Amino acid sequence: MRSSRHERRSGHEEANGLSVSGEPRSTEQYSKRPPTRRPSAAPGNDTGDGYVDHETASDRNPYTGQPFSDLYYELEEKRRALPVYQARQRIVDAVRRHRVVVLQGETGSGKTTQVPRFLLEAGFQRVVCTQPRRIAAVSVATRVAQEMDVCLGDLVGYTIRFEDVSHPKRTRLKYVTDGMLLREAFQDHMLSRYDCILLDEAHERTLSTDVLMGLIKNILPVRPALHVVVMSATLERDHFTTYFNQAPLLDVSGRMYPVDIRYEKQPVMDYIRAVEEKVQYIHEQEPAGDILLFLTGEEEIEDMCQRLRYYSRTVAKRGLGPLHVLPLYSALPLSHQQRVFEPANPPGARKVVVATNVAETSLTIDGISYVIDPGFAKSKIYNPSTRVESLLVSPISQDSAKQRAGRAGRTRAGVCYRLYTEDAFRTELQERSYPEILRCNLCNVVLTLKKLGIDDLIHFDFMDPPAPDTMIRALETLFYLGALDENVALTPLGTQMAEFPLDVQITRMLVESPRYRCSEEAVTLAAMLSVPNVFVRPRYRADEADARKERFVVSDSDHATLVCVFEAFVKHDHDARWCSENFLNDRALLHAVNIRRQLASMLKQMGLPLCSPGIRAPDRWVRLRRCVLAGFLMQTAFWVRRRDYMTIRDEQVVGLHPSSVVRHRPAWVVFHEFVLTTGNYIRTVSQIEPEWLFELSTKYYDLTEYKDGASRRALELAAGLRKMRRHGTA
DNA sequence: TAGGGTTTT
Repeated sequence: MRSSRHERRSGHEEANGLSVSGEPRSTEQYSKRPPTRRPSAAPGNDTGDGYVDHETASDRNPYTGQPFSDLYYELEEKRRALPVYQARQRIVDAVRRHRVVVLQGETGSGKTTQVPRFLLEAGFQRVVCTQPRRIAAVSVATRVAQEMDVCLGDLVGYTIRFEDVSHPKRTRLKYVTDGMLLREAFQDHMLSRYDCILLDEAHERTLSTDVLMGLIKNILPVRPALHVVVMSATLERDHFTTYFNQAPLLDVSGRMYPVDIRYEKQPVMDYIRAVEEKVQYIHEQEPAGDILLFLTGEEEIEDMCQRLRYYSRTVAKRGLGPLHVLPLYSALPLSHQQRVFEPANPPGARKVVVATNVAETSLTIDGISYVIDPGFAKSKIYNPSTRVESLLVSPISQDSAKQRAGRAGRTRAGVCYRLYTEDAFRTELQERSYPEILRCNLCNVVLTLKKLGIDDLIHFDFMDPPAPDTMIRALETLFYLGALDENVALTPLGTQMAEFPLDVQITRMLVESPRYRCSEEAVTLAAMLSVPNVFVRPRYRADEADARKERFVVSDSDHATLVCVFEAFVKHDHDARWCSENFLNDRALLHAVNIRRQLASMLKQMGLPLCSPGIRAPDRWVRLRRCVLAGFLMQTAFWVRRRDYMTIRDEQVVGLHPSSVVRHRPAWVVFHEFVLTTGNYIRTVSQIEPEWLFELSTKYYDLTEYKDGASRRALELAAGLRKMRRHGTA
C-alpha cells in the first residue's frame, strides 16, 4: 500500500471550478496554497473529488518531502482502525456541501484527532479546532503531529495561554483552547485567518464555546467561504442542529462497549451509605473489575476513602482480596492524581477511584468496569439579586448521568449502578445541565462581546439567552467600574480592561494601581486572587496549618497577607518542600507566578508603570488597601454587631469568614467575594477608612442615591466623620 | 469561627 505509486495532484479542483466550500473560487486564490501542496511535494492520490487519499500515498511525507518514520506506519495503522476513519469521505462531503455540520461521536471515536486533518487534506487552508481544556489542546496537537509525521509547531500546532507552539504562516492546523480563540477574535472580529473552524466538546457548553457559537453565527453570513463543524458527544438531541438552522447531523459512533444500567427499586435516603454498601456488594458478589464512584467534593471523598479502606482491612480477614482506594479531585496534588492511572497495588487488588466530576469530563481512566452514580454534583449558581455566586449540591442531569455511565464501557462491557430509581431518572433529572452562561455573573461576557464589536447585546443570538436580571446586573457593575458609559458603550477604560484575562473588579484595581503607586503589589495580588486558595488546611492538622499561616499575616488585610505569601514563595525559590512545610499549595502558587508575569508584561505594554512604595515603606499596605477599594468599590460592608457586617446598598447581613486574618472588627471593610456556604460570609477582606469611599468620586457612594436605611446612616456617619476630620475636630 | 465541583483568558 505504502509503496504504491501515487498520482501527482491533478488540476481537478480548478478544472471543475469548485472549492471545498462548493463555491466558485478564483485560481488566484487557489494559487496561494502553501508549499506543502506543490506538485513536487508529492501529495497523496487525488481521489477525483479533491480529497487526497493517503491510503495510496507514497512512502514520502507529502508535507515534508521526507521518508516516513517507523512511528508513522505504526500510528497510521491505529488511525485507520478508528470508527471515524471509515466516515471520512462522508464527513468531508458534508462539510463541503454545508456551511455548518454537527458531528456527534463519543470519546474514542477519534473525531478530535482525525476530523480536522481530513478537512486539511481536503483542501482547507487554515483549520482551527477548539478544546475546553489546555491539556487536551496540547495532547491532541502532539498526537496529530506524530500521526502526520511532522514537527509540532510547524504544519500542526497549538496555542494555549502562556504557550504558543505554532507558526504564524506555516501552521495550517491549530488546536486552541476555546478561550484563546475568543481572544484571537479581539484582534480579528471575523476570524478571517481560518476557512474552517471546529468547535469540539460543544456539549460541555463552556462560557467561551457559547460565546464563540454566537459570534460564528454572526460571522457566517459575511464570510461565505467559512465552514464550521460543531463536534459533541452523542447525547441524542438536536439542540445544535436547531441552533444552526437545521445544520446536518453526522453520527460517528465510537467504539463503546455495552453498559448495563441498574437502578434502585426504592429511592435512596442516604447516598453516602448507599455508595459504601454498593462497593461492598460489588466487591463481594461481582467479578473482578475496577470501580469508579462519583461524589460531590473533597471532604466527602476523603471520608469515603477512609470508610472503604477500613472495609478493605476487615474483608482481608474473610479471605477476600483488598481494595485499592484512590481519591481523585482537582485540588489533589498532581502526583496523587497520577496514581489512578497506575495498576492496582497490591497487584490483583480491586481499584476503587472515588472522584468528583473531574472523572466525568477531564480525566479518563481506562479499565473501569463498574460505575456508581449517586446522581449528585456540586454546581455553581448565580443569584443576580444578591450578586452571589455559590456552590450547591444538586441532582445531575440525564446527560451527565449518561456521561458517567459511559465511563464503564471504555475498554470492556461494564455496569453502571445508579443510586436512584428509573422513574427518578426520567422525571426528576432534567435532560441537560444548565450551561455555564446561565450560572454565572456576566461582567466578563458583556465586556468580551463589546470588545468583539457586538453592540446589541439584547439581540445577540445566544444558544441559551441569560436571564435579563443577570445582564442588567453586569451592565450596572461595568458602568460603576467605568468600563461602560451612560449609553452602554465601551469607554476607553473599558477597551483597555477587556484585554485583561481577569475578573473585572481585579482589572479595575490593576489599572488604577499606578495612581496609588503600588502596581507591583497590585499585580501580585491580581495573580493571587486569580488562582485557587493557596492555603491548605487538612482537617486533622488544622491548628498546625493555622499557626503556619500566622507567619504571613498582615492583620488588617487578607489581601496584603496574600501578597506576603507570594513574596515568601518567590524568596524561597518556588520550593515545593517549603510550601508543604507551610501548608501552601505550590501548584496554585506556581500558577500565580505565571499569571503575574503575563499581567506585568501587559501593564508594561499599555504604558502603565510598575511601581512600588518599597517593601519597608510604612504606607505600603495602606496604598494597597486603597487600591483594592478602587477596584472593588461596590463590595464594601460596614460593621453592625459581633462578627456581622452589612453590605452597602444591598444590605445583606454577612459574617466575616473565619479564614480571615482580620480579627479586630474594623468599622468598614472591602471584600473580594461573598460566599454562601453554611452561612453568608464575606471572604478575603481588608480594612478601609470610610472617607476613602467619598474620595473615589463615584456615583456609587452618592448619598442622594440612597433611601433612608442602614446604608445611608452608615454613610452619613462616615461623611460626618469626614467633615469633622477636615475641621480638625477629630 | 469553616469547606471550594470543573475549566479558561
